[in-house]
Amino acid sequence: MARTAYHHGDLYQQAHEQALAIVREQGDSAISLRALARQIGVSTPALYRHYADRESLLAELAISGFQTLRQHLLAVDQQDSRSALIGIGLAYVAFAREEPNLYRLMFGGRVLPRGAHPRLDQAGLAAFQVLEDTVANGQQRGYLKAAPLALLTAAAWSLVHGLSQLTIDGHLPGHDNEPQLAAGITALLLDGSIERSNKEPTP
Amino acid sequence: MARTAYHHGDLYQQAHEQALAIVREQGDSAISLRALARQIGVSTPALYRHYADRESLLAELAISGFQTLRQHLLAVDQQDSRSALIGIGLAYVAFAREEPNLYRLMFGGRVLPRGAHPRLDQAGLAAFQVLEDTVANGQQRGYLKAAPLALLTAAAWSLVHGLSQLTIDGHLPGHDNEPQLAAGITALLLDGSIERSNKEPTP
DNA sequence: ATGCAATGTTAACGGCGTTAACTTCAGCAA
DNA sequence: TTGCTGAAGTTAACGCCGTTAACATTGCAT
Repeated sequence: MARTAYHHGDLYQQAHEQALAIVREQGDSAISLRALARQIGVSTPALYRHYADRESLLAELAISGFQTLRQHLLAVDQQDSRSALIGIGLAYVAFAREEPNLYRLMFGGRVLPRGAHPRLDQAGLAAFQVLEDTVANGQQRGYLKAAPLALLTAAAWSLVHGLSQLTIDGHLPGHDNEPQLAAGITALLLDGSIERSNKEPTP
Repeated sequence: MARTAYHHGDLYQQAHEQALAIVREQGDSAISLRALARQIGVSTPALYRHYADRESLLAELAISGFQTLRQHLLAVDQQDSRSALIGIGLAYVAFAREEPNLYRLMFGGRVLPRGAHPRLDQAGLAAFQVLEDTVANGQQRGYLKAAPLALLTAAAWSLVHGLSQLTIDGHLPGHDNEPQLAAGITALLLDGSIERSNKEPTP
């Protein structure tokens, strides 16, 4: 479709890009369809030709976020199991720190009830899958315990997700040397927190 | 102040209670000052005599939430270090599951930028303190490693917070037997995830 | 060339948070 | 007792917002 004065021709893309920029800079609550249309130079209802409503637009942005996160996780070196697991954790938290507003949109839960946007669920699952694959890999190599995969994966994901959330919301005081904290925490999950000179590991 | 037809006399309390009920049932995005005032039977600007704006009202609700969470955590039996730590984790996740909407308000980060409401920050810290005390206790009893307290505490909090968030947002498939999952994950953080017949614990 | 479907437009509805300006009333000082 | 004051309520209004209905333009396939 060519671009005339009337038919914009690239509205979906432009709306997506500019909305993404706003979310990244100011958070999803700053997204207003009227302001967005104004900024693009188009009437507000025109946006409804491409997005069912405000939430659907936000869902698309969240999908972008999950895809980016997945790429970051895929880039982690998988040679050594231990460094792969720690590396995934670091990459995960680093993404959240680089894109806090996008991360909040992706995991806010407030805006997007699960199940309402299947493609969003799928994108989240795809990112999660990278983590699960890494855990499964570590298990197959005999590095990780033979505990249920779902349990190990849930633990890993909970840890990095919780740390990300607490970090970007400023709940953890003195978060200056962040990567070190993330690495230390991940190591704790691997090695355990109990003092082994006093207690035996659970059988 | 007595209650006449004009002066309501109990508006602050009523607004707090009814708003809390709405948040618990429908989430904070369902809070509208106009609707709330209508429901109470008062004009909208009357609310502004007691709350600076919508966000301040939400902040008060979040404070309530943190206080409740703190009470739940304080009720955990502290006799045995291990069961105290696991118990705290279970209580934490249980609270999130019982009050998902309130929990999202407390930790959403979207609504309430840290530092804007000092009393809210303080309430969050007080809840966090219970967890930190439990960890410190476990350390003093020699049950936990002598790692930096901040590190151990951050790990514990990240884990339970992440699990809570993922659980209430439905990111973890097959979350039927939830307490079991939470207990298993907490145990993983205590005992470690690596297979010790193959690898030595990190020195 | 024509008709259709996609993609725009304007106009309007009802809701929202917030503020300004005014009113009522409880409690206290003279 | 009277009169004042300040807290706590009121109405009216501003400017946003998401969304829908009804209509206009246009590219493309027939």
